[in-house]
Order: sequence, then structure tokens, then C-alpha cells
Amino acid sequence: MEFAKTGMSCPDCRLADLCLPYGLHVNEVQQLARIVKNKRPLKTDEYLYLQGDECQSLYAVKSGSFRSFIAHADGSEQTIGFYLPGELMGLDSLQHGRFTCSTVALETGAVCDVPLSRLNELCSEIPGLQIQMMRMLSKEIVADHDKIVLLGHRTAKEKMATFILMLSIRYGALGFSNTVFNLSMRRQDIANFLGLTIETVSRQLAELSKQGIITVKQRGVQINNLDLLKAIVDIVPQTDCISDSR
Amino acid sequence: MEFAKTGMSCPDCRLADLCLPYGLHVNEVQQLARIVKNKRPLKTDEYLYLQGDECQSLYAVKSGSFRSFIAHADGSEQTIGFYLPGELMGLDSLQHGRFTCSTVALETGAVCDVPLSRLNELCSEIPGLQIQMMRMLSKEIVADHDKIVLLGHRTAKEKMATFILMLSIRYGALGFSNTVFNLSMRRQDIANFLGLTIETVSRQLAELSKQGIITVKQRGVQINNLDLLKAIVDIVPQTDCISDSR
DNA sequence: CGTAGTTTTGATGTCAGTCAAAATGTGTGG
DNA sequence: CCACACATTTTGACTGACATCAAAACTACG
Repeated sequence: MEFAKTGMSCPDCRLADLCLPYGLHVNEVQQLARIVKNKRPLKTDEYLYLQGDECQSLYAVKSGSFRSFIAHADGSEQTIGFYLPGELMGLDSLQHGRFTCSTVALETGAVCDVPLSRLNELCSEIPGLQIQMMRMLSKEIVADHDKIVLLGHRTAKEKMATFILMLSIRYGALGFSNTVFNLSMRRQDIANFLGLTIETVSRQLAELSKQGIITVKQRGVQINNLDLLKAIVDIVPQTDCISDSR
Repeated sequence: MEFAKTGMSCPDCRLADLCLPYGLHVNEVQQLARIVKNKRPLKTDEYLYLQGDECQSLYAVKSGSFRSFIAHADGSEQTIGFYLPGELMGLDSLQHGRFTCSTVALETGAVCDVPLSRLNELCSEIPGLQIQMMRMLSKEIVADHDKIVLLGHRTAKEKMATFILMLSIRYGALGFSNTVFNLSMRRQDIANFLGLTIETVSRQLAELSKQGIITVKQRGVQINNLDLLKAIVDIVPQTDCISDSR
């Protein structure tokens, strides 16, 4: 998903209102833009940072999508979440200065590099930025709570439906279609994220297809009946998004 | 768990280094203390705030323990977490100004009331406070990631062992015994938190008892073999705590 | 076109949920 | 202090949803 051109700066970025510049005055956005470094694009499966790395910068998704996960001593992984444009990655590192998870590109994408030391300075100078920074941290917490709810007590079908619905909502909030989109992650990633096996994910997608609620063609997903999908979920995810039809 | 006396202020609070004052100069802590209001103690099952309430203040646990949970339209709940002394509650509200979960006292306890507007002002004046605030938000995110890992792919036995171990670590970090403590929450709360049923929780506790790893007497838990407990968990939770024997 | 990776489909097993009842604990009023 | 009622926890028998194991079908890429 191409959105903001690589090299485009905060004042001109269409994602500004979903990102750090939200609520800032024009000149403040310019100040922010001056500290943001544009990173080169990342290719599929390229790592943005590794668990345990010292954190010098936070990264905002400019285009593409990313997966973050925690690796365990035994080699197993748990996918923590997926990041779409406008979202800030690396917020887990602010506690101790090291990333607690690894993040990898799911497709070709670009990120904005926000040096932490400069960001902290700027937060002191611009109250609005400090507020927005806390908003974004809080948003991550709320999103994580949604994930806890998702993993807590739901059946495989509910998990699958919720996953599709959350993506739909997030794409919609970005100005994309909320009924037709591509899954940038593999079945394995979905399964791992939802605490299921790939076989179960495959079967649930097939089931939802058979019921006519969605149409799946490899990575491509089309939602044919949003209401039925919501009926399966029935528990309203309080995802960050601004415009939710509910 | 009595810890800091009600009425005691930040500069004298034993929990200061786990809480907002961490890293501040003495005079800055005094500034902070001036905006903190002492709330009356809460009794068991008394609500601190309700999901959907407008957030005027954040609350730091002074003594006792709390449970926060999300209620769904169908009446079901998902426990999001448990709060112990020194922890800050309500961070989920910073995004939109409303609490996204309810929080209730598990036992008699007291909290510090930190008015949000004053806190924001103070963060602008005291860079160290702004940094610490972000650390605490980040800590919450890391803790939530641990919960996602916990709920993701673990068996009932692993969940139960991890739960006991995390409590052990947190009590230890507070200066309490990490081998003998009371569960302030009911079985129902543990089950709901772990995505299990009370029957399964009961059986797993019985199983761990039978193996001699722990001794359970109602709310009381004694860990007889910390290494065996860790062996069951095997996936190291990266919980916030400072001093971890591992 | 051939190989490797990914996804789907099928058959079987198992862990935790459900239902039911007993045991234990907690609180209240006599 | 005891008796009774109610809540919580434990134990047991059975069931079912999802995991596991295995193989086939589909895709992608050189």
C-alpha cells in the first residue's frame, strides 16, 4: 500500500493526523519534520530492528505493513501485532531503552525514523507533542487490551472474524476500502497471532467463505456481509479508529 | 498488603522509585506531591472508576490490589490485569479521555489521585517527569505484551505456573516475600484473566500442589520449588521488575 | 517445467470446557 | 457460640473444539 511518498515530510504527509503531528501548529509540525529522518525503504522480510537492540529511534510506518513478535529461548515466537501506515513502532522500548520485540516488513515499505533524544527534547518544548505522544502510547495500550480480549475467551471462528473486522476498520480509517483488501501477512502469521494453527485458520476462512460472508482468494479478502461478520464478533472491539460505522 | 500509610506523601513514600517520582530531584518530587490528592481508602469490591467514565485523574496504587476488566455488551467480562502497589492505573484513558475498562478493589486499599490536567502541566515543566511518565506507559505496554504471550499458545498448566511466577516476581520487586503470598483475587478472576474456567484453575493448582511445587491453602500460596516452577514456564516473561533472580 | 514453499483438506487424538454434585468456607441472626 | 444459608472451591464424568499428523493441491519463482 503506497500512501505517502518516500521523502515526503510531515507537513505534507497525508498520515499526519494519525501520527505524531496531530494537534500541532504548522510551525511545530515543521520543527518535528526537521528531526525526522527518512529511512530507505525496506524489502519484504527485512528487519527494522531486533529484540534486545538498543533503541535510538522510534519508527512511524509511512507505507507497507510490519509484523512485530517476541522470540523465546526455545525458538518459538509470538506475534504481538501488525502495524499499518500512521502507526508508531518501538514504543515498548521506552521503558528500558531496548526493544522487547523484533519487527519485520511484511511487504515493501518505508518508515520515518524519529530519533528518540531529539523527540524528548522537542516534547519539552512543544506541550502538544508531549500530549500526542502520550495519546499514541495510550492507543497502543488500548490496542493491546483488544488483543487480550481477542485471545482470552474466543472461539476460533470468533478470533478469525474479529481479525478480519479489525483489519477492515483499520484500513477504512486509513481511507482505503474496508471491504476489499489484501492480507499482507501469511497464514502462519495470522495463526500465530491468534493463538491458533494454520490448519484452523485455513478451515475458518473456508467456513466464512462457504457461508458467503467473505470471499478469500489467497491474500485477497472481500467482505460480502459486514453485518454478519460483526454478528459473529458481537463483542465490539474498541479499536482506536476514528470513524466506525457502529 | 499495607505498605505506604494513607496520607503519606511522595517524598516519604517507599514506593516512590517504582512510581512517578523515580528519577526526579527532591524539589521536583515535592512539586509532584503538591498536585497529588490522597483519596480515601477503598473497600473490597468498591469501584475506583467505570469503563466509559471521563478521566480526570490517574491513580497510583498505594496499598491493596486492584483488578481491571472490560465488560462486553452481552454481560461477559475480560479481566485485563491486576495492579499492585506502585503501579499506575488508568493509562488507557489518555487516548480519548475516557476509561476503556473498569477497575475494582480486590481488598481494602488506597490510591493516590493524580489530576491529569495538573500532571500534564507539570510534565512540561519537569522533563524528568515527562520521561518517567513515558517509561510507565511503556512498562504497561511491555506488561500487556507479556499477557498476549501468556494467552497466545500456552497450556493451562503453563498459564497457571506463569501466573504464579509473575506474581512472585512482582511481590519480590516490592520487597515482599517472593515465595509466600496471598492471592487477593478469587479463582474466578484468575480463570477469567487466563482464559480458562475456574474448574481448570482449581485442577491445575491441585496438580502443582500434588507435585510439591507449591502449597495452596485457599488464598494463600507458598512456592516450594521456584526452579521447577520456572521450568514449567520455560518462556521467560520479560516483566518490568527490576531485581529478578533469574 | 520443475522444485520449494504455502495453503488446503482429511482422519484421528487430546486438552480443556461443560455439566453436575460434593466439600469447604463465609457471613448472619438467634 | 452455634445453626443455617449462601458463596466459593474442589472433584468427577463426559463432551467437543481445536491440535496434531499426514498428504494433496495450489503458487511462485528460477
